[in-house]
Amino acid sequence: MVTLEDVARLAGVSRSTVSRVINGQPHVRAETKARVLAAVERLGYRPHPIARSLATRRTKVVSMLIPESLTKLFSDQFFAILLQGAVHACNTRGYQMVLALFDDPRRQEELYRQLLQNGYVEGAVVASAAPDDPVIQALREDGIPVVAVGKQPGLPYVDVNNYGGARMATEHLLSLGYRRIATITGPLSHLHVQDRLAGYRDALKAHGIPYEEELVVEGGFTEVGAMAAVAKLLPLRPEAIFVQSDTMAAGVMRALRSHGLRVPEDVAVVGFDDIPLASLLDPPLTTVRQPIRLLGFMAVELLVDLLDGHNPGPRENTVLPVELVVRSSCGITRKQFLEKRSEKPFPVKGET
Amino acid sequence: MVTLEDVARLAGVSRSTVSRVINGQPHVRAETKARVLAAVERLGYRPHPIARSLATRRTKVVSMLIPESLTKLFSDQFFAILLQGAVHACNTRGYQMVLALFDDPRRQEELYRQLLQNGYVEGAVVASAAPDDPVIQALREDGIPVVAVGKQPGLPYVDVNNYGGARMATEHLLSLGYRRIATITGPLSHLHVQDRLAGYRDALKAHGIPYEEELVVEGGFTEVGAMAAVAKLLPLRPEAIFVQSDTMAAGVMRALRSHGLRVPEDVAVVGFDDIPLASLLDPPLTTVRQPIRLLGFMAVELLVDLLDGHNPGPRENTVLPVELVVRSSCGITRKQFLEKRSEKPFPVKGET
DNA sequence: TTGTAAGCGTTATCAT
DNA sequence: ATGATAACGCTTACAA
Repeated sequence: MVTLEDVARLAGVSRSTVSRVINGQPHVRAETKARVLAAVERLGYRPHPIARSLATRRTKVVSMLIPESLTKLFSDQFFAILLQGAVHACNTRGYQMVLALFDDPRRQEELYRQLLQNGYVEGAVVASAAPDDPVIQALREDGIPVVAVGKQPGLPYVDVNNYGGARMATEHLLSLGYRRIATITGPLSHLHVQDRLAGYRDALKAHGIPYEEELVVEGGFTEVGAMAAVAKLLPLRPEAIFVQSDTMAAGVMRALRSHGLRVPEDVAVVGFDDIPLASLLDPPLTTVRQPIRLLGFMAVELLVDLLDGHNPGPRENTVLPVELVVRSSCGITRKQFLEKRSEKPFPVKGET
Repeated sequence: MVTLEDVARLAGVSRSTVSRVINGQPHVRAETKARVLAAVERLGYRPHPIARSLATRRTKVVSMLIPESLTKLFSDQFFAILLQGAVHACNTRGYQMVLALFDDPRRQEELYRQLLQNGYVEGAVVASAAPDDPVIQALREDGIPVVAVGKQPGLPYVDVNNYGGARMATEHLLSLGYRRIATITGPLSHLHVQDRLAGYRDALKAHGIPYEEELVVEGGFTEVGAMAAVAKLLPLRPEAIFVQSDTMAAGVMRALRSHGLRVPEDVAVVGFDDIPLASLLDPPLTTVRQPIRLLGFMAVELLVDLLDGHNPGPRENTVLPVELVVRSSCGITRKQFLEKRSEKPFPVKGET
């Protein structure tokens, strides 16, 4: 391994000087600088990050935390895309991303300490966790720099307009004439689940439709959970279902099919996320598109700003807009939607 | 921050002694050990990994490398599941996993050096790359400890029986009476693509069916690539298509549908992977199941063994078995398959 | 069994 | 503008 020392010797200067040119500090004569650079080049010198870290207490490593409760959802494309955005931001900012899955409930604590206390990791972005998740608690207590994906009280976060998206989805269904609209939610402990539920509820209310508790069922964000939810819902004869994630919507469509029901003729379905899966379903899924990649990207941008001491600004929370993508699972094709919209514009509200 | 020094002082011993008990070395009196442990406990001491790394030249971090050519495929559930297995292995072995996506073609080189030369990363597992991928080249040249997912000449690897799987899939189709069987492949530069193609070809040959070049089309492992492939294939009137990945199979089914063709009545489809998506398609996809999670798990197990100096054994390559999962896109339901099989057992060969 | 001391490769402070 | 020198927190001969 070639060290600062080696370079210094070859360039005929001291270690400190080499360090200065490496770090682009001022106050070094152009000629010396050139000599040092030549030596660096000649020797193929590369700084040793570990040594540097020991001296500076910086590592340029952040982590994406997936709480235990979400680990089983990890094959949902949502996370892959989120990760892609996050890693992309790391790439542009010169950081490395360690992926932490708390997959063993018994080792939560241990894995947490290993990673974050005294670890390589300078800060973390934690993916859509419930506020009472132990990881969130620990993070908040330890005061570790962290930004959440999804609203998180007491933490800086980036989120999407869940309320508006759910409301748009539901109002779209209403505009198509459906009246008996059920919804399948994620775990209610999650704030974004509550927001989406509120959007659904308010849309109904705005149209003078009573809110029926039996029409909202928890699907746990999984395909099988959603299938079970459908089983509960079916006796209630819903005309349409607003499902809080595309993965669950896929489960819903499968369950409906197995009950001999057609989508959208017998039951219309609208999802949430717009992951690639959505357009592959049959019929293609109408859904609320979130900018997932951007969510991941902005989360680490924000985190890195925090770590690098930029952006000490007050407003650290971002809410990204969502958009309704009309395909055919709702009973109207995209083209029809556009036509309908132009002749008799339907107010798609939602606080963007 | 509480350091070794602090603990030493409190316990009334030297730094070295504390270090010894921390690292569980022998030759330390039980009584001293207890005293040190007490001090550690009292002070809440935790070793500083960076400092330790500088001294030992070990970091306990490995990386999962996704070559640039695959980054756009990253939302394929295959990778999420692979990652899950890999991270799980890291968790059990006390390693951290940094996820590296070479998403910017122009910065390939730079990102590579940043990560691997002098970096935190001790070793890497590289996901199904083509042998001529620059990353593979660099890795091999630099002699960095690495294990590949998917056969990789000159590198230790873990792989699945691609040949056998493809052969099983094709023979299954043959056994159902299809004769004109097309195939949609991934990029032919990938070894596992070639293996799967060979399995397809040999199955045909074994049944005396001539191999027609026009019936094999490259789909690039993407949904849209596969849709384009279908467009090319359709004029040739295939009765069935063996598709080299489930994601592509989803694209195939979508394309078929848009051409007014039914699956399996008009064209039968078999996929490869058995990601969760497969069972969500309509009709549910018959496919070749690979143990994806295990693949990821074993890859890092192998890597960590390498790094920790265990397992200096000779045979470092593992080939995992695959299995045909019969659903209904092939034109036969699971139940029918089992019945058929018991009355007139069809030899599902493939070198396991 | 325990302690002393020399690294590991940088950065940072303070002279000069 | 440059150079000594002391950290950074730990491991590891080597000595005692």
